[in-house]
Amino acid sequence: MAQKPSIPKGTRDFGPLQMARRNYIFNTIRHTFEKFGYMPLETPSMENLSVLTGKYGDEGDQLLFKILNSGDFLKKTSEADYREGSKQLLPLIAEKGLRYDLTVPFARYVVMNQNDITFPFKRYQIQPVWRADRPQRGRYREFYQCDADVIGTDSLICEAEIVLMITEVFEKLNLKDYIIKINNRKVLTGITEVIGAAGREADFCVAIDKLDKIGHEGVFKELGEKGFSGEAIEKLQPLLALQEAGDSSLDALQQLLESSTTGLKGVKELQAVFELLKAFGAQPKLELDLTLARGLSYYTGAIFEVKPTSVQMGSISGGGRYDDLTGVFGLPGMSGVGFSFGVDRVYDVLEELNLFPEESTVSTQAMLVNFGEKTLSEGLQLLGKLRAAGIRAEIYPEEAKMKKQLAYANKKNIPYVILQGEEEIAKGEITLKNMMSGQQENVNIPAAIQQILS
RNA sequence: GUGAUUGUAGUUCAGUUGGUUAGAACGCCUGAUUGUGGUUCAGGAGGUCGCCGGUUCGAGUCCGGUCUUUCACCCCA
Repeated sequence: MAQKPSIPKGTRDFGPLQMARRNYIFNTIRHTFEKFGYMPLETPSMENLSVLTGKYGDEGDQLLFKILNSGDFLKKTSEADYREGSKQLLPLIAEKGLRYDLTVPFARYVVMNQNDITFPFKRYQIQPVWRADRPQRGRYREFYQCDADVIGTDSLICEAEIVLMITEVFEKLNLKDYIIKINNRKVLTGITEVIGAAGREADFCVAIDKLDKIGHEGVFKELGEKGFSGEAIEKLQPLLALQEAGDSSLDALQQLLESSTTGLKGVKELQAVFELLKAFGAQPKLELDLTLARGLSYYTGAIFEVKPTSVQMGSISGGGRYDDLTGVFGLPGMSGVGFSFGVDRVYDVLEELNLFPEESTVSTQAMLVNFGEKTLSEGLQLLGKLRAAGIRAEIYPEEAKMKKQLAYANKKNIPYVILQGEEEIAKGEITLKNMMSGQQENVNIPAAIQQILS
């Protein structure tokens, strides 16, 4: 019974062309990370659920892929557990889950290896993550993140260098239409204090984050629904006005947050990052955005997000500082900061803007036509010589009609085809055919190699 | 998780109020050309109409469920 095969929702296959382009992005990112002193790390696809749950909020826990225990996964359960519902049953039938991001496994790794690690520890990690989200444009259930994090220092140089790395990567990828947005969680905390809604930071962040989508009134309405007083909302007005004034508003922000020590600290940090970037001599596409909040609850300082400006797509990179990520694993007081590229979204943006270079597809440079047994040993000898000269070369594996062999070379975009049949062997030369021009000439082997390499 | 939406050949898509044998383009295969691809010409193969069920004399077409696609919300790279 032949059945049509399929792949799970939100997952994709990547063919040779896509892989060439993805590797082009991966290599660019990896190269930049290494240039800034980050070292590679890989962690398992699956983690114990105890590591993952509770780190991403209730919403996040729902989006975790859980792995059914091997063997008889009902062994530890009773009918009573079943009646209690899925929340009770889950820990009994699933102990592992697929990682949801790379930051939490990194924190776990740091705690487990704290005695062997030299701090500050800078690591990068390029691996897939999984989320049981409903797929949408630019949103997949399996996608790659490219993280760079430094843990064990609260130096703001790290924040500035993150901006530099983002700038460098997109410059190398030739992507110009993007904006790096920066904000600081302490500023957001300060705002809630100033408007008299201290402690309501989470709800505040969710609402303010939607400003560009639902406008002032939408935000006010949502805050009202969540129980913010009319007075608090009223006090928010001058701050939103500041947001519209743009980048030059740091001084004004300082005045508005005068009564909040936390808020002022956030402003100072932001100022420091801008100044460090000036000292680097960098001119990044960086913009203060007071409405930038980001969902992940572990952020405590700077937060970043990168948005493409000419393509409709969610953020293609994001990150921030967390002061106590390793605390839940028993290592408190370890400040870190990091960020991540969403490669799959970067890919979609580059594709839409036609920014992939032609050469990103590496193919065979020369193909030998297979003339059958009589000439095979000469052919294989020649093939070896080509490869020894550093040429990507192949021989058509079967003695097929020349038409078929040439059609194969043509479809694979192989620029040179070499014909070495009995005629050529007798004369001690080969026929080198240029597939672009269609012209061919009889030459000796060194001349052919030189021609192919030129 | 909530509410919509999509599915017909390898691909992109037609398909009339429900009516006989489901079409096109491109791609694929064969030949014109037994040592010459990309052009041209002639011919050919390929479809359980996503899957399961229902209504009907009759379903690609209508209804229900399910899977998948896309979109909005929630949230996020």
